[in-house]
Amino acid sequence: MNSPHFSTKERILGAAEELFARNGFAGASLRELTATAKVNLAAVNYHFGSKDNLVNEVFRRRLDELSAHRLEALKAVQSKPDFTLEDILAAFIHPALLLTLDKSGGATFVRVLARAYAEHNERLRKFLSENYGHVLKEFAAAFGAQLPHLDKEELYWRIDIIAGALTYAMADFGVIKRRAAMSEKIHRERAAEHLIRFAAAGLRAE
Amino acid sequence: MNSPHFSTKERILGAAEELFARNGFAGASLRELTATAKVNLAAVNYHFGSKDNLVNEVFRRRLDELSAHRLEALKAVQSKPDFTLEDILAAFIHPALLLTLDKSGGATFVRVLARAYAEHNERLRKFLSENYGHVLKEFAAAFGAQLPHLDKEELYWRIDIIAGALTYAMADFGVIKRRAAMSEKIHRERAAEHLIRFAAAGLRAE
DNA sequence: TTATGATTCAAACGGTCGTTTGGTTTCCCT
DNA sequence: AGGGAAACCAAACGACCGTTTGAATCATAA
Repeated sequence: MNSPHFSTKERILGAAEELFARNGFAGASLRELTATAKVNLAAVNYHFGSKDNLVNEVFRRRLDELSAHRLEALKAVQSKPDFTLEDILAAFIHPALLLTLDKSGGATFVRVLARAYAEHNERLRKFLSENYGHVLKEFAAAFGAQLPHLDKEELYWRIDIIAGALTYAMADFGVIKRRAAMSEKIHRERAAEHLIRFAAAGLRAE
Repeated sequence: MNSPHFSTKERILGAAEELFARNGFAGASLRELTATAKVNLAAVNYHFGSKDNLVNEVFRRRLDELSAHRLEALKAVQSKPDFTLEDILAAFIHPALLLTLDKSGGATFVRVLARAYAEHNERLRKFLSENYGHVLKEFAAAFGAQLPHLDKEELYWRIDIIAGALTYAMADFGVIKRRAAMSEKIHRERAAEHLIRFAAAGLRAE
């Protein structure tokens, strides 16, 4: 991650992802971060302006791609003659699953995402809402068309819960460590399947 | 919460619960905390020794009762002639549901619990494991008896995921705010029902 | 009333934080 | 080769952190 053939900005982003996942945003100091990335302390402020903005860029690097994949998958689903609620959910969940299986830090980033959910950071939430809120909106519209009995507010709330549960489930938050690295992919896929069934039932409720 | 008829220790614990839920453990400073509790800055170190120990006591105040309720419920289930996996899950989940419906800060505390999961704090995990690990062990034994095909490690891992999902689901982590306070109880009960079904399927898998 | 221990208080301590500065080095283009 | 922008660096700044101190205040029992 900190190999010399990566640029300073890339090394900082990589180290930030690791340390934010491990220690949280407030808990990761720029001194430890820059030491991990093998760059000068001032490099973060030079290249990113501030620590807050570095946090933003850590998200942008991954979420641009994730959002695009989700919207593509949704479009593909909607082009089919008949599609189910489960199909829409899969369009939302599978790209996240793919991200966790990414070789270079995808799983780490999902843990950072889970942090963001837990931290309730107003500034960060605003950034995510402004930059990726439209994805949530598209999916809300798709879900809403399948679930006419739900009003808009109720629908948004449930989608939000699902996004949170997904993030948490993918983030490996827990006390016990898993044993064989081999079956990790299968575990995650199973989790995604369960999640889709669970979320579909939750959305259809009432 | 900070009314003068509460003792200094109780006012500190109340303010700590609120601020830990809102800002995290590292994010809540003793200066803001003691100002909220309307006590002197030094009062935390005088009454609790350190900030770390204050964190412990915030958990102890709620978890002693929650753990007792869970073990009682488990015992009641096991005394029945025939009981299902869902019954055991209900013994684990319903006491947590009751806690969130508690009038004086129960819902706030569950958000603190969710923080603990997200923060991966080693010191705190050790404290929780040492003081409340036996509850998890009891439930693991009960689940294990129903699921002989799972080895111990796999079983612990799944229980851990369930505990995390429960905490997260109960903690109202999400972007969208819920509308009417009236239906909050019903929402939580629904969530608990879904969670039980979801977790039962997850445990039985493979 | 007075002595004693518990509690509260303002103030300060040492340390770490994010950020800024100003000088040095590196890189690239003419 | 030379000049100017970009990148890097050590050092320091002010702010805030958890904790400690020692004196002031309160409560209580002799």
